[in-house]
Amino acid sequence: MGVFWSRGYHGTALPDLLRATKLSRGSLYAAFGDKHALFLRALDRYIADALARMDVELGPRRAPIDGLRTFLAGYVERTSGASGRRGCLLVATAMELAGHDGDVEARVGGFFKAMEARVASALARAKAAGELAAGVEPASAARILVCFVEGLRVVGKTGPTRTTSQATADALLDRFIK
Amino acid sequence: MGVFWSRGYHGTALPDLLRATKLSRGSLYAAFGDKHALFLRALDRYIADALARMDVELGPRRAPIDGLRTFLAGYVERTSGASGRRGCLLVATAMELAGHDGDVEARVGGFFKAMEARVASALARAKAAGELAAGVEPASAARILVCFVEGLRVVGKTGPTRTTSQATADALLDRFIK
DNA sequence: CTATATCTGGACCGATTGGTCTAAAAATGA
DNA sequence: TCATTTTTAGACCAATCGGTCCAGATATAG
Repeated sequence: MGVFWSRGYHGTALPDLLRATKLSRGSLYAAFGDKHALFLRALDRYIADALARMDVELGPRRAPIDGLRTFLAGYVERTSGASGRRGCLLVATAMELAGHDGDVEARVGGFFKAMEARVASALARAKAAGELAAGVEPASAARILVCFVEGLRVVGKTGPTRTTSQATADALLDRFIK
Repeated sequence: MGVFWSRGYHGTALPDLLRATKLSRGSLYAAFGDKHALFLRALDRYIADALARMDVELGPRRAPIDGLRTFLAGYVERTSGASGRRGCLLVATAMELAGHDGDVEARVGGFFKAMEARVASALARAKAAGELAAGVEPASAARILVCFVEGLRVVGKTGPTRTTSQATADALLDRFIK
Protein backbone atom coordinates (compact mmCIF):
# COMPACT_ATOMS: atom_id res chain seq x y z
CA MET A 1 0.00 0.00 0.00
CA GLY A 2 2.76 2.40 0.98
CA VAL A 3 4.41 2.22 -2.41
CA PHE A 4 1.32 3.22 -4.35
CA TRP A 5 0.75 5.78 -1.65
CA SER A 6 3.84 7.81 -2.28
CA ARG A 7 4.37 7.14 -5.98
CA GLY A 8 0.92 6.74 -7.49
CA TYR A 9 -0.30 4.01 -9.78
CA HIS A 10 1.61 4.76 -12.95
CA GLY A 11 4.63 5.80 -10.96
CA THR A 12 4.89 2.45 -9.21
CA ALA A 13 6.72 -0.22 -11.17
CA LEU A 14 6.68 -3.94 -10.60
CA PRO A 15 10.15 -3.99 -9.00
CA ASP A 16 8.93 -1.44 -6.46
CA LEU A 17 6.05 -3.72 -5.56
CA LEU A 18 8.33 -6.75 -5.27
CA ARG A 19 10.64 -4.88 -2.96
CA ALA A 20 7.74 -3.61 -0.87
CA THR A 21 5.91 -6.93 -0.59
CA LYS A 22 9.08 -9.02 -0.33
CA LEU A 23 7.38 -11.38 -2.71
CA SER A 24 8.72 -12.93 -5.86
CA ARG A 25 7.22 -12.00 -9.15
CA GLY A 26 5.50 -15.34 -9.45
CA SER A 27 4.02 -15.32 -5.96
CA LEU A 28 2.74 -11.80 -6.35
CA TYR A 29 0.83 -12.67 -9.49
CA ALA A 30 -0.43 -15.88 -7.91
CA ALA A 31 -1.65 -13.98 -4.87
CA PHE A 32 -3.18 -10.93 -6.51
CA GLY A 33 -3.40 -11.70 -10.18
CA ASP A 34 -2.69 -8.27 -11.47
CA LYS A 35 -1.13 -4.91 -10.78
CA HIS A 36 -4.54 -3.33 -11.12
CA ALA A 37 -6.16 -5.83 -8.75
CA LEU A 38 -3.40 -5.34 -6.23
CA PHE A 39 -3.86 -1.61 -6.44
CA LEU A 40 -7.57 -1.96 -5.83
CA ARG A 41 -6.84 -4.03 -2.74
CA ALA A 42 -4.51 -1.35 -1.44
CA LEU A 43 -7.09 1.33 -2.16
CA ASP A 44 -9.81 -0.64 -0.41
CA ARG A 45 -7.66 -1.05 2.66
CA TYR A 46 -6.80 2.63 2.67
CA ILE A 47 -10.48 3.53 2.47
CA ALA A 48 -11.45 1.05 5.17
CA ASP A 49 -8.78 2.42 7.49
CA ALA A 50 -9.86 5.99 6.91
CA LEU A 51 -13.53 5.26 7.47
CA ALA A 52 -12.80 3.23 10.59
CA ARG A 53 -10.80 6.10 11.98
CA MET A 54 -13.64 8.49 11.28
CA ASP A 55 -16.10 6.15 12.93
CA VAL A 56 -14.05 6.47 16.09
CA GLU A 57 -13.48 10.19 15.84
CA LEU A 58 -17.02 11.12 14.82
CA GLY A 59 -18.92 8.25 16.38
CA PRO A 60 -21.89 8.71 18.69
CA ARG A 61 -19.82 8.02 21.79
CA ARG A 62 -17.99 11.29 21.44
CA ALA A 63 -19.21 14.83 21.85
CA PRO A 64 -19.75 15.95 18.24
CA ILE A 65 -17.75 19.18 18.37
CA ASP A 66 -14.88 17.43 20.11
CA GLY A 67 -15.04 14.74 17.49
CA LEU A 68 -14.89 17.25 14.67
CA ARG A 69 -11.95 18.93 16.37
CA THR A 70 -9.91 15.75 16.55
CA PHE A 71 -11.04 14.78 13.06
CA LEU A 72 -9.67 18.05 11.73
CA ALA A 73 -6.57 17.82 13.90
CA GLY A 74 -5.85 14.43 12.39
CA TYR A 75 -5.99 15.86 8.90
CA VAL A 76 -3.81 18.77 9.93
CA GLU A 77 -1.26 16.34 11.31
CA ARG A 78 -1.34 14.20 8.19
CA THR A 79 -0.98 17.15 5.84
CA SER A 80 1.96 18.84 7.50
CA GLY A 81 5.66 18.39 7.03
CA ALA A 82 6.88 15.02 5.85
CA SER A 83 3.51 13.30 6.21
CA GLY A 84 1.98 16.06 4.14
CA ARG A 85 4.54 15.69 1.41
CA ARG A 86 3.82 11.99 1.31
CA GLY A 87 0.31 12.90 0.27
CA CYS A 88 -2.83 10.89 0.27
CA LEU A 89 -3.44 7.76 -1.71
CA LEU A 90 -7.07 8.60 -2.18
CA VAL A 91 -6.64 12.12 -3.49
CA ALA A 92 -3.75 11.12 -5.70
CA THR A 93 -5.78 8.25 -7.07
CA ALA A 94 -8.81 10.44 -7.62
CA MET A 95 -6.78 12.84 -9.72
CA GLU A 96 -4.79 10.20 -11.55
CA LEU A 97 -7.33 7.50 -12.32
CA ALA A 98 -10.88 8.44 -11.38
CA GLY A 99 -11.56 9.80 -14.84
CA HIS A 100 -10.40 6.71 -16.73
CA ASP A 101 -11.04 3.80 -14.40
CA GLY A 102 -14.55 2.86 -13.41
CA ASP A 103 -13.53 0.65 -10.49
CA VAL A 104 -11.50 3.45 -9.00
CA GLU A 105 -14.12 6.11 -9.62
CA ALA A 106 -16.76 4.09 -7.81
CA ARG A 107 -14.54 3.59 -4.79
CA VAL A 108 -13.43 7.20 -4.60
CA GLY A 109 -16.93 8.54 -5.04
CA GLY A 110 -18.22 6.15 -2.41
CA PHE A 111 -15.56 7.23 0.02
CA PHE A 112 -16.41 10.91 -0.34
CA LYS A 113 -20.08 10.13 0.16
CA ALA A 114 -19.35 8.02 3.25
CA MET A 115 -17.09 10.67 4.70
CA GLU A 116 -19.64 13.39 4.07
CA ALA A 117 -22.33 11.30 5.75
CA ARG A 118 -20.23 10.84 8.89
CA VAL A 119 -19.38 14.51 9.14
CA ALA A 120 -22.97 15.48 8.48
CA SER A 121 -24.24 13.21 11.20
CA ALA A 122 -21.80 14.66 13.71
CA LEU A 123 -22.91 18.13 12.70
CA ALA A 124 -26.55 17.13 13.02
CA ARG A 125 -25.92 15.93 16.55
CA ALA A 126 -24.17 19.18 17.32
CA LYS A 127 -27.07 21.12 15.94
CA ALA A 128 -29.53 19.13 17.99
CA ALA A 129 -27.46 20.00 21.05
CA GLY A 130 -27.68 23.65 20.09
CA GLU A 131 -23.98 23.98 19.55
CA LEU A 132 -24.07 25.21 15.97
CA ALA A 133 -24.13 28.82 14.92
CA ALA A 134 -27.34 30.20 13.47
CA GLY A 135 -28.06 29.27 9.89
CA VAL A 136 -25.59 26.40 9.67
CA GLU A 137 -27.04 23.52 7.71
CA PRO A 138 -25.35 20.18 8.62
CA ALA A 139 -25.56 18.83 5.07
CA SER A 140 -23.90 21.72 3.33
CA ALA A 141 -21.45 22.35 6.17
CA ALA A 142 -20.39 18.73 5.83
CA ARG A 143 -19.74 19.23 2.13
CA ILE A 144 -17.68 22.27 2.96
CA LEU A 145 -15.60 20.37 5.48
CA VAL A 146 -15.01 17.48 3.10
CA CYS A 147 -13.78 19.86 0.40
CA PHE A 148 -11.66 21.67 2.94
CA VAL A 149 -9.83 18.63 4.26
CA GLU A 150 -9.23 17.24 0.78
CA GLY A 151 -7.94 20.64 -0.22
CA LEU A 152 -5.66 20.53 2.79
CA ARG A 153 -4.14 17.37 1.39
CA VAL A 154 -3.46 19.15 -1.87
CA VAL A 155 -1.81 22.26 -0.49
CA GLY A 156 -0.13 20.06 2.11
CA LYS A 157 2.01 18.71 -0.72
CA THR A 158 3.99 21.93 -0.59
CA GLY A 159 4.46 21.98 3.13
CA PRO A 160 2.76 24.71 5.09
CA THR A 161 3.59 24.49 8.77
CA ARG A 162 1.50 22.45 11.14
CA THR A 163 0.59 25.48 13.24
CA THR A 164 -0.63 27.40 10.21
CA SER A 165 -2.83 24.56 9.03
CA GLN A 166 -4.15 24.03 12.53
CA ALA A 167 -5.04 27.69 12.87
CA THR A 168 -6.79 27.58 9.51
CA ALA A 169 -8.82 24.54 10.46
CA ASP A 170 -9.74 26.12 13.78
CA ALA A 171 -10.84 29.28 12.04
CA LEU A 172 -13.11 27.31 9.74
CA LEU A 173 -14.69 25.29 12.53
CA ASP A 174 -15.23 28.46 14.53
CA ARG A 175 -17.42 29.74 11.72
CA PHE A 176 -19.78 26.85 12.32
CA ILE A 177 -20.10 26.64 16.06
CA LYS A 178 -21.53 28.97 18.64
CA MET B 1 -1.21 21.40 -22.37
CA GLY B 2 -4.54 19.66 -22.70
CA VAL B 3 -2.98 16.22 -22.94
CA PHE B 4 -1.07 16.51 -19.69
CA TRP B 5 -4.18 18.06 -18.25
CA SER B 6 -6.39 15.06 -18.63
CA ARG B 7 -3.84 12.26 -18.42
CA GLY B 8 -1.15 13.46 -16.05
CA TYR B 9 2.59 13.42 -16.56
CA HIS B 10 3.31 9.71 -16.38
CA GLY B 11 0.08 8.91 -18.15
CA THR B 12 0.99 10.98 -21.18
CA ALA B 13 3.14 9.18 -23.72
CA LEU B 14 5.17 10.71 -26.50
CA PRO B 15 2.70 9.69 -29.24
CA ASP B 16 -0.02 11.55 -27.34
CA LEU B 17 2.12 14.66 -27.35
CA LEU B 18 2.90 14.34 -31.04
CA ARG B 19 -0.76 14.00 -31.87
CA ALA B 20 -1.65 16.96 -29.66
CA THR B 21 1.07 19.28 -30.87
CA LYS B 22 0.89 18.10 -34.50
CA LEU B 23 4.66 18.15 -34.42
CA SER B 24 7.06 15.51 -35.53
CA ARG B 25 9.21 13.79 -32.97
CA GLY B 26 12.29 15.62 -34.14
CA SER B 27 10.70 19.06 -34.14
CA LEU B 28 9.26 18.56 -30.70
CA TYR B 29 12.62 17.74 -29.22
CA ALA B 30 14.23 20.60 -31.12
CA ALA B 31 11.64 23.03 -29.81
CA PHE B 32 11.37 21.90 -26.20
CA GLY B 33 14.28 19.60 -25.63
CA ASP B 34 12.58 17.23 -23.27
CA LYS B 35 9.32 15.78 -22.12
CA HIS B 36 9.98 17.21 -18.69
CA ALA B 37 10.77 20.67 -20.06
CA LEU B 38 7.66 20.60 -22.22
CA PHE B 39 5.61 19.66 -19.20
CA LEU B 40 7.04 22.55 -17.23
CA ARG B 41 6.09 24.90 -20.06
CA ALA B 42 2.53 23.59 -20.01
CA LEU B 43 2.39 23.93 -16.26
CA ASP B 44 3.70 27.49 -16.40
CA ARG B 45 1.08 28.44 -18.94
CA TYR B 46 -1.65 26.84 -16.89
CA ILE B 47 -0.52 28.78 -13.83
CA ALA B 48 -0.24 32.04 -15.73
CA ASP B 49 -3.74 31.61 -17.13
CA ALA B 50 -5.19 30.85 -13.73
CA LEU B 51 -3.51 33.81 -12.06
CA ALA B 52 -4.51 36.15 -14.87
CA ARG B 53 -8.10 35.07 -14.49
CA MET B 54 -7.95 35.69 -10.77
CA ASP B 55 -6.45 39.10 -11.36
CA VAL B 56 -9.55 39.97 -13.32
CA GLU B 57 -12.02 38.37 -10.95
CA LEU B 58 -10.46 39.63 -7.75
CA GLY B 59 -8.78 42.78 -9.02
CA PRO B 60 -9.27 46.20 -7.45
CA ARG B 61 -11.69 47.28 -10.18
CA ARG B 62 -14.35 44.93 -8.92
CA ALA B 63 -16.36 44.98 -5.71
CA PRO B 64 -14.54 42.44 -3.53
CA ILE B 65 -17.53 40.33 -2.55
CA ASP B 66 -18.76 40.23 -6.12
CA GLY B 67 -15.31 39.22 -7.20
CA LEU B 68 -15.17 36.41 -4.69
CA ARG B 69 -18.59 35.26 -5.85
CA THR B 70 -17.56 35.00 -9.47
CA PHE B 71 -14.23 33.50 -8.44
CA LEU B 72 -16.05 30.74 -6.61
CA ALA B 73 -18.62 30.38 -9.38
CA GLY B 74 -15.80 29.81 -11.82
CA TYR B 75 -14.42 26.99 -9.73
CA VAL B 76 -17.87 25.50 -9.34
CA GLU B 77 -18.31 25.55 -13.08
CA ARG B 78 -14.91 23.99 -13.68
CA THR B 79 -15.45 21.23 -11.12
CA SER B 80 -18.86 20.07 -12.26
CA GLY B 81 -19.87 17.51 -14.81
CA ALA B 82 -17.49 16.85 -17.68
CA SER B 83 -15.16 19.74 -16.84
CA GLY B 84 -14.94 18.44 -13.31
CA ARG B 85 -14.08 14.97 -14.45
CA ARG B 86 -11.35 16.41 -16.60
CA GLY B 87 -9.76 17.65 -13.41
CA CYS B 88 -7.11 20.22 -12.83
CA LEU B 89 -3.58 20.11 -14.14
CA LEU B 90 -2.27 21.83 -11.09
CA VAL B 91 -3.85 19.61 -8.48
CA ALA B 92 -3.06 16.46 -10.42
CA THR B 93 0.52 17.62 -10.78
CA ALA B 94 0.78 18.50 -7.13
CA MET B 95 -0.29 15.02 -6.11
CA GLU B 96 1.70 13.20 -8.76
CA LEU B 97 5.00 15.04 -8.84
CA ALA B 98 5.35 17.69 -6.15
CA GLY B 99 6.96 15.25 -3.77
CA HIS B 100 9.64 14.05 -6.17
CA ASP B 101 10.29 16.95 -8.51
CA GLY B 102 11.76 20.17 -7.19
CA ASP B 103 10.89 22.25 -10.25
CA VAL B 104 7.28 21.23 -9.98
CA GLU B 105 7.11 21.67 -6.23
CA ALA B 106 8.38 25.25 -6.49
CA ARG B 107 5.82 26.13 -9.12
CA VAL B 108 2.91 24.52 -7.32
CA GLY B 109 3.83 26.06 -4.00
CA GLY B 110 4.26 29.45 -5.63
CA PHE B 111 0.86 29.19 -7.24
CA PHE B 112 -0.88 28.44 -3.97
CA LYS B 113 0.86 31.36 -2.33
CA ALA B 114 -0.07 33.70 -5.17
CA MET B 115 -3.65 32.55 -5.14
CA GLU B 116 -3.89 32.94 -1.40
CA ALA B 117 -2.49 36.45 -1.65
CA ARG B 118 -5.08 37.51 -4.21
CA VAL B 119 -7.96 36.08 -2.20
CA ALA B 120 -6.62 37.63 0.98
CA SER B 121 -6.36 41.04 -0.61
CA ALA B 122 -9.94 40.88 -1.85
CA LEU B 123 -11.03 39.86 1.61
CA ALA B 124 -9.05 42.69 3.15
CA ARG B 125 -10.78 45.17 0.88
CA ALA B 126 -14.12 43.67 1.85
CA LYS B 127 -13.23 43.99 5.49
CA ALA B 128 -12.21 47.60 5.05
CA ALA B 129 -15.62 48.21 3.48
CA GLY B 130 -17.24 46.62 6.51
CA GLU B 131 -18.68 43.76 4.53
CA LEU B 132 -17.15 40.91 6.49
CA ALA B 133 -18.76 39.16 9.41
CA ALA B 134 -17.33 39.79 12.84
CA GLY B 135 -14.13 37.95 13.66
CA VAL B 136 -13.23 37.04 10.10
CA GLU B 137 -9.51 37.39 9.52
CA PRO B 138 -8.68 37.91 5.81
CA ALA B 139 -5.46 35.90 5.98
CA SER B 140 -6.92 32.75 7.48
CA ALA B 141 -10.18 33.05 5.57
CA ALA B 142 -8.10 33.17 2.39
CA ARG B 143 -6.33 29.96 3.37
CA ILE B 144 -9.70 28.36 4.01
CA LEU B 145 -10.98 29.39 0.61
CA VAL B 146 -7.87 28.11 -1.16
CA CYS B 147 -8.20 24.74 0.52
CA PHE B 148 -11.88 24.69 -0.26
CA VAL B 149 -11.59 25.33 -3.98
CA GLU B 150 -8.73 22.85 -4.36
CA GLY B 151 -10.82 20.33 -2.47
CA LEU B 152 -13.65 21.07 -4.86
CA ARG B 153 -11.39 20.01 -7.69
CA VAL B 154 -10.74 16.72 -5.95
CA VAL B 155 -14.30 15.76 -5.15
CA GLY B 156 -15.31 17.17 -8.53
CA LYS B 157 -13.57 14.19 -10.08
CA THR B 158 -16.54 12.08 -9.05
CA GLY B 159 -19.19 14.40 -10.36
CA PRO B 160 -21.40 16.16 -7.88
CA THR B 161 -23.97 18.32 -9.63
CA ARG B 162 -23.29 21.94 -10.41
CA THR B 163 -26.17 23.16 -8.30
CA THR B 164 -24.95 21.22 -5.28
CA SER B 165 -21.44 22.59 -5.56
CA GLN B 166 -22.75 26.08 -6.10
CA ALA B 167 -24.92 25.85 -3.01
CA THR B 168 -21.96 24.59 -1.01
CA ALA B 169 -19.75 27.43 -2.16
CA ASP B 170 -22.48 29.95 -1.38
CA ALA B 171 -22.92 28.49 2.07
CA LEU B 172 -19.23 28.88 2.78
CA LEU B 173 -19.02 32.44 1.55
CA ASP B 174 -22.09 33.31 3.57
CA ARG B 175 -20.17 32.35 6.69
CA PHE B 176 -17.69 35.09 5.96
CA ILE B 177 -19.83 38.03 4.94
CA LYS B 178 -22.33 40.10 6.79
C1' DC C 1 15.20 -40.74 3.55
C1' DT C 2 12.13 -40.29 -0.12
C1' DA C 3 8.19 -38.47 -2.52
C1' DT C 4 5.30 -34.81 -3.21
C1' DA C 5 3.67 -30.26 -3.08
C1' DT C 6 4.86 -25.37 -2.69
C1' DC C 7 7.34 -21.52 -3.38
C1' DT C 8 11.07 -18.74 -5.25
C1' DG C 9 14.40 -16.14 -8.20
C1' DG C 10 15.02 -14.77 -12.36
C1' DA C 11 15.19 -15.69 -17.42
C1' DC C 12 12.27 -14.44 -20.79
C1' DC C 13 8.35 -12.31 -23.65
C1' DG C 14 6.25 -8.71 -26.65
C1' DA C 15 4.90 -4.05 -26.10
C1' DT C 16 5.91 0.48 -24.98
C1' DT C 17 8.75 4.00 -22.85
C1' DG C 18 11.57 8.49 -23.71
C1' DG C 19 14.96 9.89 -26.88
C1' DT C 20 18.22 10.05 -31.26
C1' DC C 21 19.19 10.22 -36.02
C1' DT C 22 18.83 10.26 -40.96
C1' DA C 23 17.06 10.55 -45.52
C1' DA C 24 13.78 12.80 -48.04
C1' DA C 25 10.47 16.60 -48.58
C1' DA C 26 9.36 21.42 -48.17
C1' DA C 27 10.36 25.95 -47.82
C1' DT C 28 13.45 29.66 -48.62
C1' DG C 29 16.35 32.96 -51.10
C1' DA C 30 19.02 34.57 -55.04
C1' DT D 1 15.80 27.56 -61.67
C1' DC D 2 18.97 25.97 -58.58
C1' DA D 3 21.29 25.77 -54.09
C1' DT D 4 20.67 26.01 -49.29
C1' DT D 5 18.35 25.71 -45.17
C1' DT D 6 14.54 23.98 -42.42
C1' DT D 7 11.25 20.65 -41.32
C1' DT D 8 9.33 16.38 -41.65
C1' DA D 9 8.16 11.32 -41.02
C1' DG D 10 9.51 7.52 -39.14
C1' DA D 11 13.26 3.94 -38.57
C1' DC D 12 15.84 2.94 -34.85
C1' DC D 13 17.86 2.61 -29.99
C1' DA D 14 18.46 0.94 -25.21
C1' DA D 15 15.73 0.70 -21.21
C1' DT D 16 11.76 -0.45 -18.96
C1' DC D 17 6.98 -1.70 -18.72
C1' DG D 18 3.50 -5.48 -17.05
C1' DG D 19 3.15 -10.29 -17.32
C1' DT D 20 4.44 -15.47 -18.05
C1' DC D 21 7.00 -19.43 -17.19
C1' DC D 22 10.13 -22.79 -15.55
C1' DA D 23 14.09 -24.99 -13.22
C1' DG D 24 15.65 -25.46 -8.89
C1' DA D 25 15.32 -24.55 -3.87
C1' DT D 26 12.44 -25.36 0.06
C1' DA D 27 9.11 -27.17 2.91
C1' DT D 28 5.92 -30.79 4.09
C1' DA D 29 4.33 -35.62 4.64
C1' DG D 30 4.79 -40.42 5.17
